[in-house]
Amino acid sequence: MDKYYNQVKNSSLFYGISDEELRGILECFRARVRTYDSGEVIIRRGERVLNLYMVLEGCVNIEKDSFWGRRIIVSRVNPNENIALAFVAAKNVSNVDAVAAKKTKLLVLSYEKCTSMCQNACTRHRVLINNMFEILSKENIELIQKIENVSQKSIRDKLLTYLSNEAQKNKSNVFEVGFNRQDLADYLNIDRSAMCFELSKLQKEGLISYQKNKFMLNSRVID
Amino acid sequence: MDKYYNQVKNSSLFYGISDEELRGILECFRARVRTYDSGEVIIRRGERVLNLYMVLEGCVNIEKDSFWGRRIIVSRVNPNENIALAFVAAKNVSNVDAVAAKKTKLLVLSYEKCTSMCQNACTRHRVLINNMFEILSKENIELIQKIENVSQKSIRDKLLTYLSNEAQKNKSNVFEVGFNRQDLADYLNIDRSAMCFELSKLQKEGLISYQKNKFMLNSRVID
DNA sequence: ACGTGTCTGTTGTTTTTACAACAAAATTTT
DNA sequence: AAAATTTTGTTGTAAAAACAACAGACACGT
Repeated sequence: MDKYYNQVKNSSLFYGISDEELRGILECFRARVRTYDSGEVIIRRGERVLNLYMVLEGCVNIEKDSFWGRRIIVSRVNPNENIALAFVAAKNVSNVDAVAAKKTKLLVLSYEKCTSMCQNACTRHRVLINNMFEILSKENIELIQKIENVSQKSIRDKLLTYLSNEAQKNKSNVFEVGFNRQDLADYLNIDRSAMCFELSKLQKEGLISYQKNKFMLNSRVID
Repeated sequence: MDKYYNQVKNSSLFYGISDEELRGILECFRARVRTYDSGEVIIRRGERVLNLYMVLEGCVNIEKDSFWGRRIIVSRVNPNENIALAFVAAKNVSNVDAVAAKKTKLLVLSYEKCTSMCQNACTRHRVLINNMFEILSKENIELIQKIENVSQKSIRDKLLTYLSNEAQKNKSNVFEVGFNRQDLADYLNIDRSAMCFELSKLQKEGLISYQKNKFMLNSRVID
């Protein structure tokens, strides 16, 4: 636990909270670290979400299985980010599954238990709300971004939009993609083999180059 | 303005706020009503969003134009709902255009001006934050829902998923769709004519029936 | 009621995508 | 290091969607 203290302290969720406050919060919310194996389900669709989760190591896919068995990856949650905050905030049943994409460590806080005891009014609670507010609004904007990605009409346009956005996030035209090919295809809602084909076409045309998960965008894509 | 007072008072944004508080807020935030013609742009991509907006009458499309000129409708904002709250909350530049889908009246509040004057600390401001927090988390969940809609693999599945969700929202298998055909197609990211074709196929097969914008889902769809 | 413009539905053709099957490369296990 | 498993890339074919072009229905203003 102490191993992750600084990481936790510097995360968006606990931004601007003093050491003493933070220690109080971690105790009040019964903070603990839990490890999940790759593929293990953290939150299942239909469940109430009672905990706040923050990724310490590894990463988590937010998924939906369509009625016909096809998997949709709604989003990918990386270290220092939170899982299913919206469902906690809205006191809502989860609409999605959260699944560890590899071996993953999470910080878990018993949000509901603590906030119901102090009738939603203690100062610790209020500080968190402010930060959650910020995070939610940013998540909102990210979801809109993702909608733009998957709304492109062709595989080519989806890839170029996605890759441009990643380059922008990384502030560099060379960057690593966190997804493997199948997961990326499920994220962009396209067929994996068709995606691979289009990727190598883009490479042959000189628009991009890549080795494994390391991608490079050539200038004409970025302009 | 007074004409809309009750509507405003009962909206999510002002939920649980007393009459005296509300009158204070409306004054402090320089509330005013503004009318937009169909097609008029309310917020333009790239602009800072400085106001809170609530739809009083009409409705608003949240749109993106793809680089290649194709229009994407990210979401539709109906009466009593708010526009681009996430961008206000995140103090961010807008990522989208907001466009009146028909003649529309909006309540406009100068959010930035008021909150900067009172250094983000007055009580009126804090009450609003709490409500905005609730609204943002629900919007988040809605966006995830929308991602599920557009992530279906076929036009048929997109339509069935969308229509089932609408039926659920309306708590009835008979309901009106707010979109016209072109807008619905832009919302689901499909070609309008192909969508019309699939709709009439679904009707011939007896899964749905419709006249103009009034739809009915037959029981086998809902099961 | 009439013309004008917009919206909706239909059809045929072209383009794109999904799917299946497999080869090559990389990673993990033994 | 060899074997086994997983991941990635390639190709051909079948299915689906986009596109274009048009006809009919509807809405609006005069």
